[in-house]
Amino acid sequence: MANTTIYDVAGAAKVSLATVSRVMNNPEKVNPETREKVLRVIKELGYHPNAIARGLASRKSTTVGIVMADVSRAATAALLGGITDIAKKYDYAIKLFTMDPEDDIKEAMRKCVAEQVDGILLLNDELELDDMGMVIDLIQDAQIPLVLCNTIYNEKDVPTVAIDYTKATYDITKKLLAEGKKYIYFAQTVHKYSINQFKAEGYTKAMEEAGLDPLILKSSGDVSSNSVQFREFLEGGNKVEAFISVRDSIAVSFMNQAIELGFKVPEDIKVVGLQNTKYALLSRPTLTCVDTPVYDIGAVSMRLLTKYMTHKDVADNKVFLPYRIVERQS
Amino acid sequence: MANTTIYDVAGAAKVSLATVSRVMNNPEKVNPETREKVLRVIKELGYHPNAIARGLASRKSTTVGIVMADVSRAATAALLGGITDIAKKYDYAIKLFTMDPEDDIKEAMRKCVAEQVDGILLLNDELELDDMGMVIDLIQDAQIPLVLCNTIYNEKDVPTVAIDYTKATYDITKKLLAEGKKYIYFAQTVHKYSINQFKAEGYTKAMEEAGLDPLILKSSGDVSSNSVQFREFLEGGNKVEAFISVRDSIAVSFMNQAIELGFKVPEDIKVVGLQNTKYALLSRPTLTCVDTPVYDIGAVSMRLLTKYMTHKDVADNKVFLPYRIVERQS
DNA sequence: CTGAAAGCGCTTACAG
DNA sequence: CTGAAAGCGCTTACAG
Repeated sequence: MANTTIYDVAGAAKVSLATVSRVMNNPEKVNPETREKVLRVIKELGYHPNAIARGLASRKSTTVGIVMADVSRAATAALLGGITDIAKKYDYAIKLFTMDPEDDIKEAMRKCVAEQVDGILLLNDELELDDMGMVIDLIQDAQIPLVLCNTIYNEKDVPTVAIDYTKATYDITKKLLAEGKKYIYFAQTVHKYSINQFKAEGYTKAMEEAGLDPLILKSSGDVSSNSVQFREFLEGGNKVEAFISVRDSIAVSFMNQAIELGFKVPEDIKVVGLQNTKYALLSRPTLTCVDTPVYDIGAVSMRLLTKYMTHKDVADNKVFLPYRIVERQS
Repeated sequence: MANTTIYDVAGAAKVSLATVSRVMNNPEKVNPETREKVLRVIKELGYHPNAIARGLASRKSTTVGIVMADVSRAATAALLGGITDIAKKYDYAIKLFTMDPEDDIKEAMRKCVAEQVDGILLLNDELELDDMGMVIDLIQDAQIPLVLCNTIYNEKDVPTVAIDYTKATYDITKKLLAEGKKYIYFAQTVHKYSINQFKAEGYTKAMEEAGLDPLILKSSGDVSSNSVQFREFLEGGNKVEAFISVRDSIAVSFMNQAIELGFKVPEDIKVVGLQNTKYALLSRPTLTCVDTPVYDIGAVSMRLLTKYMTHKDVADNKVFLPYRIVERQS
């Protein structure tokens, strides 16, 4: 059954293999009667065209490559949800390429290109700016349509779907400043995701406009290590009036430590997350967030990519989805 | 560059394409000098074999298919982490197939088979028992190696990597019973993941052995709806001494509601999660859990699959990884 | 509307 | 150790 080929179908339907192929790819070019006959045989034999052979002959694999640093992060998983839903709708298969920073990035990308994907979605990078440029060059040299998904790179003109993270973070920082807060801390991760750099920029801009020094903390995404860091930080007598974090889970971890040390949230310290994940709903107090529609970013980027792959006109190669602030208890 | 072919390499190295192919696949069969020459040219031209063509000619795609219900769930993402790490090590590419329950499952699987993967990992199903059997039959008919990853199906003898969830849940229930609890509730999700069914079985068995009626709650994974459900449940005056949930996030949501209604955790109600995710560390009180090593399940299942794909002997086709109970504050 | 034939870029017996 | 040739299962001009 797995090895029913187009020849078997052609034989059983008493037509040539070219006709069978046409029934599948250009049905309108086939006489309705023969078409029906062929379709019947296809169903009877349970025939499904070998995607590999089709890929080789047509030089299209109807497969997109997803290049990313780490699958297991919640934000990545949500992106993938949006991506896979749309990919399925357009009948594209998905190939996953993970890329740790220690890998030879160039080799990894070449491998991805060798897999003959029709398009690439680059997401959630952990790359240095230079490496990022190189990766983009490599893909563009190979003439493969590329969309940056929840990833921002301004040095080149690359199709992008994301949030205007700079503005979003600028807005929320402004808001806190307007409430009279001055000691507003900003927690970054150690890894340099491009989008987090832009969040930091927005924060920094708002602080500087207010004549304040930016107060940036680098912290791990690992709860057991960042909780120690935050406890020491708070016990160290640093004055803190507000805390913004690139990740919700880090914000929640900070909030937990603050509360255990006797601070009141939000009275003493306001806490804000920049994602709006499930963590924000399950923490106590619940977490105020800038909501970033990650699923949508995935879905829209995949849809944009299909347009490039099918050579459709694209009105705008950069899409910045709207975001909103969700006020909760923190 | 993307279109350097084996012919270009052969031409530049002044050998036949067969020799180039051998250099890549059976280097020991090639004279060291010619081998070096060819390798040099390969590097110079930046040649990477077209994976599609190779797949067609060799009838091996060095690709594995991951079939699952939902990418975006945290548990799935963690599994994928383990899977991709090992896949990379063995040089397998990964193709993703998501399958919602509304889809025509048979068609979806046929598509997956048509993609010519060398092996399939079936994970985190949401299938009815019958559909599950059909999917397994389909894959086995197509002679494709299959491993169930964090999924259990006892009706057939299929290679499996998971936890003995029945025993794990039995153990934790026993423990609560030994502490004198009688009104031990068990929260299931609405979707029927096979592993959750086994968790329920373990719980039920322990309760029945103690001469108690099992108290099973079906709840949504969505925080805003399950929190309403739990609040009504608790306000309804139901006596609850302990609460076990298949998912940590559901346990945390229940705990939040209980605390807000004035119950003391763990004094009045003990709460236990059956995953040990980040939620368990970030909740207050922190959540006592049965720890299930999801990353490892992914990694081990992928490794097992490589053995089947390369026709290696497999000592045991079912692997049940150890679990442990992590006592925390709840 | 349909078929015969070339070709996609590789691998793999088969000779030599 | 190396090359010529067939073949993997399709698609796609090209004739008719």
